[in-house]
Amino acid sequence: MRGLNPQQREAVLYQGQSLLIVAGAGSGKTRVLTHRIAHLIATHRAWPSQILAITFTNKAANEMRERVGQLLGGAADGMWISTFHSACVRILRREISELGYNSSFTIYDTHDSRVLLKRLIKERHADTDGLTPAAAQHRISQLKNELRDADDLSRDSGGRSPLDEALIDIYRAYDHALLRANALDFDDILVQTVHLFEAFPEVRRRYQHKFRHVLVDEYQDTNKAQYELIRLLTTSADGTGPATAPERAEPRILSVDAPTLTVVGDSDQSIYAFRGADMRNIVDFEKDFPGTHVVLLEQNYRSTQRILSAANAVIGNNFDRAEKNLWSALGDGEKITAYAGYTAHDEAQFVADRIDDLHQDGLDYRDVAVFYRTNAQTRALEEIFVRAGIPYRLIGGTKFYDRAEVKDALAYLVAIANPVDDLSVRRILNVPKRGIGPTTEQRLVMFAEQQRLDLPAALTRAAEIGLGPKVTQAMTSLGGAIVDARTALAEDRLDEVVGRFFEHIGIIEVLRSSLDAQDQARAENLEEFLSQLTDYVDKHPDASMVDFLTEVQLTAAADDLDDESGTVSLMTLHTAKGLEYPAVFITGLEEGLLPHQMSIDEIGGLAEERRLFYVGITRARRRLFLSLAINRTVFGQTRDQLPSRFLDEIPGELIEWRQHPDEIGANRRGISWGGSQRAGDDDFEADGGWGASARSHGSRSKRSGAAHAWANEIGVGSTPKTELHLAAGDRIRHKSFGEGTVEELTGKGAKQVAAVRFDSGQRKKLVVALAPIEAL
DNA sequence: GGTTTGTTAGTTTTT
DNA sequence: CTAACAAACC
Repeated sequence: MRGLNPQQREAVLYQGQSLLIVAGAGSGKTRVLTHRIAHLIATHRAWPSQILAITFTNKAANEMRERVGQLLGGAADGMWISTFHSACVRILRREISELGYNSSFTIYDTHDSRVLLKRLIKERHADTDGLTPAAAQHRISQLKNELRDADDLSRDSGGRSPLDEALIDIYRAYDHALLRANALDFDDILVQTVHLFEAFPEVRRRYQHKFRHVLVDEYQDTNKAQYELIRLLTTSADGTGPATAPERAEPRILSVDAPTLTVVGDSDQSIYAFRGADMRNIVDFEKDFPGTHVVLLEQNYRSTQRILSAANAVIGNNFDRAEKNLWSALGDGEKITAYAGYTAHDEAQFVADRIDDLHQDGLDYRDVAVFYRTNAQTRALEEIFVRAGIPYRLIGGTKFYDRAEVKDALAYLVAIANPVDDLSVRRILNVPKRGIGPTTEQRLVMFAEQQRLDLPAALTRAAEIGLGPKVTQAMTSLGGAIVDARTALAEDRLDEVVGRFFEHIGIIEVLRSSLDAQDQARAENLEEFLSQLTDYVDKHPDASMVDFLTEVQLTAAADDLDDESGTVSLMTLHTAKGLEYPAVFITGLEEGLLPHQMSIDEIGGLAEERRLFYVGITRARRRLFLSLAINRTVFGQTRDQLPSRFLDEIPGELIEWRQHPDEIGANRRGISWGGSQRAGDDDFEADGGWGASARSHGSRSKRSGAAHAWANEIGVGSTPKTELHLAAGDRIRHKSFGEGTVEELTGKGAKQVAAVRFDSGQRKKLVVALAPIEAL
């Protein structure tokens, strides 16, 4: 209990049935949770295996496990500390046969499920109704998060448009296809677990009996399905707990035997409404679980007072929220530094310069983070950071496992582990190219249906389809390889089987011998994939192929954050949740970006954007930097940007402007700068008319002033070299690659690209106008 | 069936 | 601007 304040101590010690910890940003909630778990175990109120703790990311889960382990001196094994999704998959792998799936089910990510939907829509010609795959996916995901399936929808009476009908149809077909493929999408992982507990009370009772204490972090970002899951786990299954969900207003009586429930959250940090998160879960918690004890944590141990004051001022503009004031004992700290740049590159240069300063003053690169609203904003930052020599890492964005070639590799593993997953098998039919086009694929699928075979089995009998000898041979061989690999899994190490398998089908070899420079990188990615697999098997000798796939598919962007790397971290504001850094940059503080254009017309959208900004601000411990660009290239063309309305919400005396938007002729929204606060009424702000109507001529004159900034951009300012006229067969010398022969020339003028085979054996594609090459 | 070229549509945030 | 798609060509 040492080092805990009275409120924290109270939260750790409370012994009743349900506890709500309202924890402001930086108030030590992780500390409280870990101590509470450790205390439960240390006082023999629970065995480690009786603890279920839900966190938002796998990384948070690992951290928590480690910290509890430290407190207890290592007796933490057997605790379930994981995300909702991981915990549910773990349960489903054991129990899902009750629901008609097989325990080696595969998990579809958003991309997979979109491909499936696209196919279904096409087959049904539902696109004529104006149903796009993306829209259908979004709607279905929303519905699943609300625990509504296609049958529920069709039971609804009342007028339905043709579009609604089409959606119901597609939704039903989609779920059916998933079941047939023995696959679950992200939402199903939660939904099917809820189904399991509802339909099989004895299973539910078993897990209730197992978990005596349930703890949920980031409770403000739970959705309906997650809420229902918690309810099913923590309220009595016998008698009072009906199989169907009662109306949410109905009070829930916790029987003495029910597990205890602890939730931690902060409604000001709810930023996942777009994913179905429902703040009512935390707001109504006391109603839902009567007798709840509430603890408020308001002292912030993370940030300086100036940073907190800014955060408080911003979030204070959200009406309809519980008053809460964070305070800090860490002193005022320094002012917030702000900068308005001419362009995104200018802005990035400011960020780079300040990081340089900080580094000079002894701050480690790893202690710096740069946040942005959209992933598209990374480009300028990356370009400038490379030039400035600042080591950085992108957290999130396109993940390693999202790359096409890696997804191919994964699809192969799925084909081996779960052969009924048509989507995955079809993905790899012709990778690498083996002459199986759409027509052949169709014939194969029909053959498989007739013979009631899964696709790999059908491949082994391709001779019966009556295709040409070449294709038939290729198909039989592929099918045989998949079946053999499955058999080999029983005997040999997973990574060895996969390694041999890849060698056999030549997937890496084909890329290696390709002329396309990108293919070399792809081959390297596949080799990296194999070495990650080997690492995994070394770490988990008993793990199956399915275990590996699960881990890969549930691993989020924020999970592979490695604090030891000594680099600046770049990430979206969403990814930043739950993290903290001594120095934080929030970039792109412009109307249309933060708040994002898409959110401005949405109900509650502006309030959520404000919370997102609030989350960003409160990640900072000592230094906070805010920046924007008054000219930003979006959509391929340059646009004038207005400073974000959120900047107005920070009291002027907290900010020191290095370059004020007014100095460089930024457009204004027709209100005074840094002056009196506007009433933070969403409806009032949401008219958004200022942006368009106040668009003035101010920006034109600044073009000349911007010239300096432009010179900062990559490429501009470097002297164009004399034009090179090359032809295939010409010999050239490259500054770093040495001498080589031009093999091929494509494009013309400034965009001409030469494919060069260097004497070292390397092949490269080079932009003739830019590459440091000379003719020999 | 494979490859290249041209066209078009779409870009918020993510377990 | 890019990625995904379709059409035209080999």
